[in-house]
Amino acid sequence: MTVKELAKKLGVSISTVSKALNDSYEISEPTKIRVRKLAEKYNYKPNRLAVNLKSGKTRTIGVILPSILNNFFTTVLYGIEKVTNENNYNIITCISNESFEKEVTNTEILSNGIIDGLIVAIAEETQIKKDFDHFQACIKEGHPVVMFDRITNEIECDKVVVDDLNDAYIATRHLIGINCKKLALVSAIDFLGVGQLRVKGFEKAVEEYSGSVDDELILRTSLEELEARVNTLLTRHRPDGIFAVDEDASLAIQKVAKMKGLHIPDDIALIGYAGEKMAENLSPALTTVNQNGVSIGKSAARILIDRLERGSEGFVTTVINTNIENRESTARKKGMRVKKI
Amino acid sequence: MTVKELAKKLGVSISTVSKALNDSYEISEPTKIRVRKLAEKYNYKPNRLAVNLKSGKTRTIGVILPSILNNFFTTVLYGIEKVTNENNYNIITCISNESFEKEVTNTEILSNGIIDGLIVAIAEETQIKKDFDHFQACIKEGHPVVMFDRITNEIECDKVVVDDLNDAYIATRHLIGINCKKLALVSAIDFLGVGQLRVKGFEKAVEEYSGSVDDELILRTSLEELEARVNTLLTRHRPDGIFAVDEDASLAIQKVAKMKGLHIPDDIALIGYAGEKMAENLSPALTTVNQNGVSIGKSAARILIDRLERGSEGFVTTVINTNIENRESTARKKGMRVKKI
DNA sequence: TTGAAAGCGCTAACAC
DNA sequence: GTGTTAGCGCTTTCAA
Repeated sequence: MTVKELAKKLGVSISTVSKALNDSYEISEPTKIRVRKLAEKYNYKPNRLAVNLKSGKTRTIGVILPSILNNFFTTVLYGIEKVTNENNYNIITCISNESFEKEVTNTEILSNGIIDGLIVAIAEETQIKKDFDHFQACIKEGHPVVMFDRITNEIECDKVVVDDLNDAYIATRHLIGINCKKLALVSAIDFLGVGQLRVKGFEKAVEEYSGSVDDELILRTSLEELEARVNTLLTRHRPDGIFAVDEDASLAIQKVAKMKGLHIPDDIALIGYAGEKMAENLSPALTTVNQNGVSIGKSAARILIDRLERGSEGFVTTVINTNIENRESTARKKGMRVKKI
Repeated sequence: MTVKELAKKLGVSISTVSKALNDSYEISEPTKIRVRKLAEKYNYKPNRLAVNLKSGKTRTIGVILPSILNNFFTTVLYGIEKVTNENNYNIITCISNESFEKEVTNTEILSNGIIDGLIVAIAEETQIKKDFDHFQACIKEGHPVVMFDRITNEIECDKVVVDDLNDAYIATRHLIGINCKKLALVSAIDFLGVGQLRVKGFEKAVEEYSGSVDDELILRTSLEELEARVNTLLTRHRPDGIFAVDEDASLAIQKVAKMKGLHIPDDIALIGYAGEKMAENLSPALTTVNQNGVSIGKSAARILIDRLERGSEGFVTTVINTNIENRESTARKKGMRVKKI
């Protein structure tokens, strides 16, 4: 069913139909009713493509995620979807799979008429490569970009982040607060900006506390070597408080500690990043830095839609609040003393 | 940059440019080169919307998921994305959030020119309501639909499922095989077709084993009452083998058992549905029915693309193999005897 | 080998 | 109040 066919059936012109359906003041009430009735009858829905082509807008927002098998990004996506949906936007989701190549392709395809704007967390490979031309091109073509979590300072655009350095600082202070003396950090994401920031926050807290930082207690590793190296760390240095910078690290530490008969939190207190559902159901339940992915997503979507509709001037970087979810992995018995090493 | 502008700059006609870019045999090599060079220079990319409007195809597949905060659907989405990406299709993802209303809106919006076909798992509310007209309309408009997991027999289309009844049967047999005598089932998804099938499979196995089924040992509950009712179940009936039909049920059982000091697997063996990462990291690690979401997604996408490109005749229902991932929650010590009740 | 023109489905400025 | 027409960016038939 098209406007044309409708017009033919009604014996009126195409534009009359179009205007009637769009409730134009130019059309008489009786005609409007006649038109609407027939449209209803044939379940007419305007072809979005044509509307978009005509208007130059698509009411569609592109979302490029590095991974979908990752609780954090899924949660952000949920937030994005919530807000876009409320505002009558659609989202078109692409997965870069941490690949530069795919990110570029996705950005190019999307920006060629399909989307009004883009929400993106930069792929791992791109962050290493430091090549952001595709985003610049997208912006130049008139499609605003909002970056979240994995951002770069090389592109001027709106950004939504958490204060990773400060969060890590607070998390580490949390460990100090429960009487941890020998603090370690484990990271399986040191190639990411956010990973590096978290290390910095950790170092800051440790520096403040003990006057110096022992590099031996900072473990940066690949996923493949993660468990083995955590094992070495626990064996050789036996920290009594660990900050895990990503979910895999958190899980590996719990696993290895269990294998080695080390008790969490009494022998080792643990605070880490992880999906909330996962954290709650581990035993011991994991104290986490809750990144509030839903808020990040909602915020990113709101900012983009605002810019799309009101064309705000000047770019903003929004910092989303995080909080520490206190669970068993840092719940030391009161007055407890750390096991002698 | 448009064909028009390119044509102007080159002093040739629009159609020449279009043909040159599409490598038409009608155009001379020198002209092609000239055109391509300029296109390259201005980084020309054809407007997708216009191409789509013209061709009537969009190379975009709509995906409607009931939820994104659900490991299973995310995993399926991953599989879909993988295949669509390999075949140069885009996906546009919508979340119905288990709402009939939203599912209808999403389907309508998508089917109005934006997509070539649709992959969908039916929302909870829709399954209860049994109103599937929107899918029928979508198909009638020429957009094939592939359903997965949450399907209905009322719509003729391709389907991708697992054999829930049989899986549940096998899972229950697994419990029987490790010497469980008093079998219970917990479901927080009894409003879903898949949930009901799993109950049937359980009943079949129990019936075979003991000649009758005790309804008291089949717990169908809402999420809100889940923990409380699991508690009652364990207190009143003390089953020694439980089949959990969804992740929430699995987690609740572990939690309550822990609270009550019941040992898994020695006091109660547990087999359930859950995300693999979650299952691995629980303690005890959870034996699961692995639904192989990635395969489901891949299969659904392949079937849809096939139909789109080759227009296959007759609808198929593909059954994806599942397997039981044996973990600690059913790993009873050999020769162990069930604790007296 | 190249170009003019129609048309995908829609909207809107401008006539009537 | 209604209709004519141009045009969004592209492809493609047909004519030159």
